[in-house]
Amino acid sequence: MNIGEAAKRSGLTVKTVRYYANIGMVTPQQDAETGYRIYGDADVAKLQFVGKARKFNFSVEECRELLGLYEDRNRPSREVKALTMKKIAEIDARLEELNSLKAELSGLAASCDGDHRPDCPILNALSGR
Amino acid sequence: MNIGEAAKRSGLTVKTVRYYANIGMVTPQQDAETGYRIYGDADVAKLQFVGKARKFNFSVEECRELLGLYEDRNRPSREVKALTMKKIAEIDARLEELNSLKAELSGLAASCDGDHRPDCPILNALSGR
DNA sequence: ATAGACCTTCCCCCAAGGGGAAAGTAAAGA
DNA sequence: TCTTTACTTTCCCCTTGGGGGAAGGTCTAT
Repeated sequence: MNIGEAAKRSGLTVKTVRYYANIGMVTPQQDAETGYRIYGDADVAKLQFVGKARKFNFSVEECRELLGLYEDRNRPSREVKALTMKKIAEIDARLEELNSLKAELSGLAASCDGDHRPDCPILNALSGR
Repeated sequence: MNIGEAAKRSGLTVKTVRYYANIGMVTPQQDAETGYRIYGDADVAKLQFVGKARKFNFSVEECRELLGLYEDRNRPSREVKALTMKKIAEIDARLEELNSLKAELSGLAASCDGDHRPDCPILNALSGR
């Protein structure tokens, strides 16, 4: 099938599918005459796999790694789990960051009247007073 | 003072300070002969202001807006508070996203033995089985 | 005079594609 | 068969917020 059909079946955009071909992540066959990319069912499966992994916040490079593990029928599940735990740890770190950020901003917002008057504790805080 | 000193006092890198000058956010005077940028105390204060706002997750464009409000001695505090609340809402949305992501990943990780055997529920989930 | 520490502009780089131009190809209707 | 339309290709610039580094000018101290 052509790239458009592969994109539709995998739920990705044509641009994205082409990008994955360019970076060597999902490399379809190519028609020597026309240059058209030719996708098979296995390629579509890989595209779907990568699409889901991306939604799980894995970077493109991590997807490449996961794809390698996915295709290696003998890899220990330990390796996949390790990658997943690392990703969870990253998410945790980001959650903490955002939570403390939110707390600070909420504190500032609560102290600001938010009316027509110019006095504003938020700006005061930002300007170091 | 020169850009190096302004960077040191504001806690930013020289690259960053130059970048802010280029995009017209904090525009110092400039020596006509040498081209050296000349920063005053007010410029340093603005740089510090922007640096803090950036740490609070405000985008460069939002910083520009905040800086405008900061310099307008008659703006109502309402405007500043609105920007802050919007930022808090954004953080909330991101928090929710990350939390549900974490829940899904944790579920997958928990179901994976993570041993030497190749069977892996994480990969199974990613491949849609 | 010359070394070393500054400063300038200029250009390429990151992630993960998006937008769109110019040109070739395929499929379907008149 | 011709033409229109849909699809595909490569190519290049754009995004955020700067970082890295080259080539060259300036300033200060010895």
